[in-house]
Amino acid sequence: MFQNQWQQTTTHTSAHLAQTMTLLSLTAAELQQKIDSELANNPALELVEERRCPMCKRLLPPFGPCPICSQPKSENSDDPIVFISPREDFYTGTGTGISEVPDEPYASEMIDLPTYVLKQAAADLKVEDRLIAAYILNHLDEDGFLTITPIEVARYHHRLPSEIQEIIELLKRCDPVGVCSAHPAEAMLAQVESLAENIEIPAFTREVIKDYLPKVSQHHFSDIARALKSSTQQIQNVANFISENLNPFPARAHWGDVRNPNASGSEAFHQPDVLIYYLNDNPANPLVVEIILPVRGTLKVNQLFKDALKSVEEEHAVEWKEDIEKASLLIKCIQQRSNAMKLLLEQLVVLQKDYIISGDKKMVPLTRAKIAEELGLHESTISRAVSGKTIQLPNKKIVPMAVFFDRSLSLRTVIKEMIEHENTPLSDSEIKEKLEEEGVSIARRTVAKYRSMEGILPAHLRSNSKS
DNA sequence: CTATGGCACGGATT
DNA sequence: AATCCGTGCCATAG
Repeated sequence: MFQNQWQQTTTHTSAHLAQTMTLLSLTAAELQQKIDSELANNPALELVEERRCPMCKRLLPPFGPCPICSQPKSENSDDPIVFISPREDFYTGTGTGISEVPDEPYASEMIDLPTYVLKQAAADLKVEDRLIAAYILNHLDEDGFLTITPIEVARYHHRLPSEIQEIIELLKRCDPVGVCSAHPAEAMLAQVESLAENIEIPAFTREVIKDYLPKVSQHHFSDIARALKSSTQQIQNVANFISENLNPFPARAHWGDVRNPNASGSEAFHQPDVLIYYLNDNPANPLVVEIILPVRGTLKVNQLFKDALKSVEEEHAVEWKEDIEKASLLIKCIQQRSNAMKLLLEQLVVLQKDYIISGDKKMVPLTRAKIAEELGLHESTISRAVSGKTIQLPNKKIVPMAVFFDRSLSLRTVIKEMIEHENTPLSDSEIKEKLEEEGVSIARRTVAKYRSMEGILPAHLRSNSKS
C-alpha cells in the first residue's frame, strides 16, 4: 500500500528524473539552501525531530541505527564504512565530527559572499551607492573576482567610472581582503596595503606583484631581480612573503599546499560534501566515509496536512494536493541523490584507497565512465555527482572530488619527487627516460607540461641552490 | 646543437 | 557537442 504510492511517485518519470538530476549536481551547501527554501514555501513538507545515537551522541541518519556504533566490533577492517550522515552542523575542517563542538559554526547564519561583504561595507557607503555595491557583489565569480568591468557598471548605473572605482576600492578592503578585484595581482596588492598597516612589507613587493606574478610562480627569481635591479635573494624574500601572507584568490578556500594564515573568513564558504577520516582519528581504525546530508532530523510529508486534505473544500484541495506531491517528490529525489552518492563513494573509496591513505603518488587513473559502468549508472549521473563537490581527506585537506579522476596526478608527483631528490638537475628528456625504466611511457613534451604544472622551473634554471 | 615553451591537432572524456 | 589532455612540430633562447 505504502509501497505502491511510493512507486508511483518515483516512476513519474520526466519531471522527477529532472529534479533528481538537478539535486545530484548540487553541493551540500546548495542542497541545504534548496531544502530550506522548500521547507519555508511548502506547508506539506515537514521536518521532524532529530534523533541522536544514545551511545556516541552523533546525529542519526533519517533511517536506521547509528552507522558507527552499530558496526560489528571485529569487522574486516579493509572495508571502509560508508554512510550518509545528517549534518552535525558545519564542520571547521579539522574535527572528526564525532561528539565535537564545531569551533566556527557558520551554519547558523549561512550568508553568501555578497551579503557578507556588503554588511561590512554598508556603513561606509552612501545610501545611493549601496545599490551599486550590491550590484557589483552580485557579479563576482567563485573566486571573488569581478566578472564585469567598472566601465560596464558605470554605464549601467549612469555613474562616472571613477565613482565606481571608488566603491570597488572600498569593497576590496572588506573581509576576504581583495575581493572584487579584477585579477589575482590586484587582489594581492589590496592585501599588501591592508597588511602594511601592521607589519613591514619587503621592498619591491608591490612591483613584483604588479608586473612579475607569472614569473614568481615559475620561480624565475633571477629574471625579476635583473629587471628590477635587485638581488635574487631579495626577490626570494619577496616570494616567500607573498606565498606566506597573500592569497591570490581571496574568496576561495585554498586547498592543496597553499597555506594562508589570513583566510579566516573565506574558508567557511567551502564546506566539504564528504568527510573521510579514520574512526576516532586513529589510523589503526577503519576508514569512515561520511556523506554530508544537510538536514537535521527527518524530512517527511506532514501527516496532519495529508489528513486535512480530505476535509477541505474543493478549490484548496487541488492546491494542497500539489503541495503534497511536490513534498514527497522532493523527499524521494533527495533519497535518490543520497543513494547515488553513497554508491559512488563506496566505489571511489575502495578504488582510491591508496590515494586517500598515502597521498598523491598512489592515485589510480580513473575515469567517470569506468565508475559508471561498474555501478550501472549513466556517465552523466556520475559527472553531475562529482562536479563541484569537495572531499575532506583524513589528512584534513579539502580537495575537489574531481581529483579522484585526475589521470596525471600520480605521475606529476612522481616527477616532482624525482626532481626533489635529484643531484644534478635532470632535463625533461632525462626524466622521460627514467620514467620509461619504471615502465611508464610518456612523451618528453608531456614531462615538461607536468613539470610546469607543478611549478617547477626548467633544468638549466634549477642549478642546485637550495634556499 | 640541446632544452623548452607555444600552438594546434586528434582522440578520449564528460 | 563541448572540453580536456597528450603529443608532435617548430621557433626561440642559451
